[in-house]
Amino acid sequence: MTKKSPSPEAIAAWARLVRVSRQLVERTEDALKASGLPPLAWYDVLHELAEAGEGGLRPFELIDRVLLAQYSVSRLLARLEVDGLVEKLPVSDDGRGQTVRITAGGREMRRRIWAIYGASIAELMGDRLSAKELEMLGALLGRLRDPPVSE
Amino acid sequence: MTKKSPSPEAIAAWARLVRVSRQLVERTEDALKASGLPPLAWYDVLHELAEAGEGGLRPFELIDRVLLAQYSVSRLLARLEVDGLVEKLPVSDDGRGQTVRITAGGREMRRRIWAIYGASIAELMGDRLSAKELEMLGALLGRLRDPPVSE
DNA sequence: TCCATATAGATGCAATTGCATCGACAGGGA
DNA sequence: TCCCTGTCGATGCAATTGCATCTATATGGA
Repeated sequence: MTKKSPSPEAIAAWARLVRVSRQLVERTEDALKASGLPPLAWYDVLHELAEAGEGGLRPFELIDRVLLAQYSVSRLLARLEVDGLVEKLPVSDDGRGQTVRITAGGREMRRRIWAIYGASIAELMGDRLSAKELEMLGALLGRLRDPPVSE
Repeated sequence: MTKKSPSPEAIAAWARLVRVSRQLVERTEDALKASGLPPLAWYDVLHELAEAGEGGLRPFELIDRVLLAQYSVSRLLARLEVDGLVEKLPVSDDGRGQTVRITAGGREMRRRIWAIYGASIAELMGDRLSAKELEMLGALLGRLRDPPVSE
């Protein structure tokens, strides 16, 4: 079996993609740290839980949404619980599981993180590309999703 | 001071950027692991050293090129040296420093990693976007680089 | 019912990472 | 020459991550 070779354009785009994304995330994490706020992963989870509403989410549902390993989610939730940002409720029809729900404190924390996170996105993306360009970028990136989707 | 709010387009593009890049890197790392090869960071360093040629590079030069923390580079180089992939040479005009040079074994390892890495790029990017689209993507991402460049 | 297998989530332990700091040398000014 | 400050690279230690596995419960078939 012969291995495929990437085109120069593919290599260049890949390099930019990986590099730029790392830079942007790092700058945002630094901004959060500088404000004494927790990392982006906390926001992601709080965001999903806020979207989910009162019903909350099962940890395994969170896993596919936030793209983290099972043990990462398990430990992250434990930390969030210690800080009172989420609460774990036993679930009636499955003795193994639990439902995780965001608390008022969690919503407040989410807002505080977003103040920094949102500003970072605005500065790093919104200020540099027009709405049209951002849409184009989003569309191109969408084609790279895994697994491929038909849209 | 009022914090800026990102546009919906900026948020969507950001989310895709971060998510897609993580997925692609993860899939590539998995492919390397499955072949018993070291992580991408090893490739990056070997690549830079190969480009640098016989003269090698100082560790601090490597740092800006590969976008890693100083201590990460220090430890990564130590591992590469143990595996015989690079060699450290004292540098005459600066008693603090050293020059790092890739070895024959290092070049060979670089080739082996590229066989997987390149195939992964071809599959994940080349197969999904045309050359024109890849150029477009690269150009848009270039505008997000930090610090902003004039091109 | 009983057992085999599968799934949910937690966790012990080793490896890695991040932070802070260190030791060594460089460079410049008094 | 002697400090003082800055840079290079390494490293001790604590925190985090990854891997493997564990416990507990669920589910389906004999």
